[in-house]
Amino acid sequence: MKYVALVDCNSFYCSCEKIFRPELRNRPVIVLSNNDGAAIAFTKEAKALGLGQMCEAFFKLRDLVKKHDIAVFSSNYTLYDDISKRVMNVLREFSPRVEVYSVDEAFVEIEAASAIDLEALGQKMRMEIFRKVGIPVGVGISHTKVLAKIANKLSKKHTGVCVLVDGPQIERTLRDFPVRDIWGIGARSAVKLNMLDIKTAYEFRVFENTAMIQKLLTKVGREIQDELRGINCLSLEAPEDKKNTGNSRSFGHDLYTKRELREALAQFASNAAQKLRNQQSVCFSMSAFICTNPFKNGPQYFGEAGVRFTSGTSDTLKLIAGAHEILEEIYRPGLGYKKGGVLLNHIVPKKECQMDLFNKDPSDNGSLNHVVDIINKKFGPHTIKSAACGIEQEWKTIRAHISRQYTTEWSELLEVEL
DNA sequence: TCTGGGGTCCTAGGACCC
DNA sequence: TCTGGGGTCCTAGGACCC
Repeated sequence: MKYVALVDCNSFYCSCEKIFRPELRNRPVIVLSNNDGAAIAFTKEAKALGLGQMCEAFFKLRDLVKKHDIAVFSSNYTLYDDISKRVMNVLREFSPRVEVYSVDEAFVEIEAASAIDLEALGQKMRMEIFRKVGIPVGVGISHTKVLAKIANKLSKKHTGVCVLVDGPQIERTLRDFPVRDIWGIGARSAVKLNMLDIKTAYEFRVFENTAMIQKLLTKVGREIQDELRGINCLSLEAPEDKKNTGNSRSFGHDLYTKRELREALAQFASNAAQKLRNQQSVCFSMSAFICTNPFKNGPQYFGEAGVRFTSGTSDTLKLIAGAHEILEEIYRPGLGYKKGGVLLNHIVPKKECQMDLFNKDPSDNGSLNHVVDIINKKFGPHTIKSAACGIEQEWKTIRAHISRQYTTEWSELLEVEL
């Protein structure tokens, strides 16, 4: 029999930090968003203090942090990405069919003869990941992705593994499972279902009027209902190239001048261009935005516009020029800007890219970008970049509590004294 | 002082084609 | 008297995810 497991890392960002700081065991730990603005990850010790219900503004937590000696980290995505890859590699030892769903979770297709085997397999996954990478995970196993998600949630309350297969056990579990907690059912859909008097996963599963579900929740909702019934609608997916990509950030402080915004947007465009080249794609249009701080009183502004390219491009310089062109259009003087970003759209693989009829050899700085990529790969990101991005970058994100690049930077390896 | 960033999918409706 | 039918493509907006 084929089953699907959902493996999910516990408090992933916090767990990554704890690998290299064993003294933090049993201490509350939180990780902050970009700009140290809000807390976004919490260990169970931090949750026990009442944290973690949602994103929480860090400045509101300062007293609590002091009082309970909470360890605080700025987010270190380079580290988390690397640890994530290691976890996924361990999972691939269990099955060739692994779908990396996000940085901290993956679906794994597995085969087993009985539920007892499944339980043992789940435990083995947990042990191996902890032994090889040092990250604690929960494993939920069932017939479909949606059921595996539910099993995974329950696993955290049990032994770290929850197997949910046919029989009265599924029914009992679904009766206690709120419809809002089902994967794919958000706040809006939950309200609609509640109006039909559907409050639990079980009630959703046995609700007979599927046409009504289709109408209210579209195809998405109908497939979730089928998955609850054990019918596979959502198969494991192979990784695909991004159809949209971008880069945006909150600034360390409000920006007023066009000069600073030009720098920031140039950097965002560079980062996005890099992502595009990493997947060997080009884009045919881009957009950019700048906005004021919605949490502040005073006039609010959200400016956004786009440009198109006659031929596909992944050229950093061309994209920077595009971002600057957009900025001219959307910039309004006198405002304090808190955030900005660049988005790339109409992305296609480079080799499928339609040539420009009137420009047979589009100058895309192909070899220049290639060389820049090689240098930055070898000597570290931002070793070489367009001067348009600025040198000091005073607008940059605040990261006051950043940990080291323990696993990706030679100069930041952990030192061990013997 | 101070509130994240990066994605996906679906649908309705408009524009356009022959 | 009286003005088609069938289709594609694109976009904006909504909803959801981690």
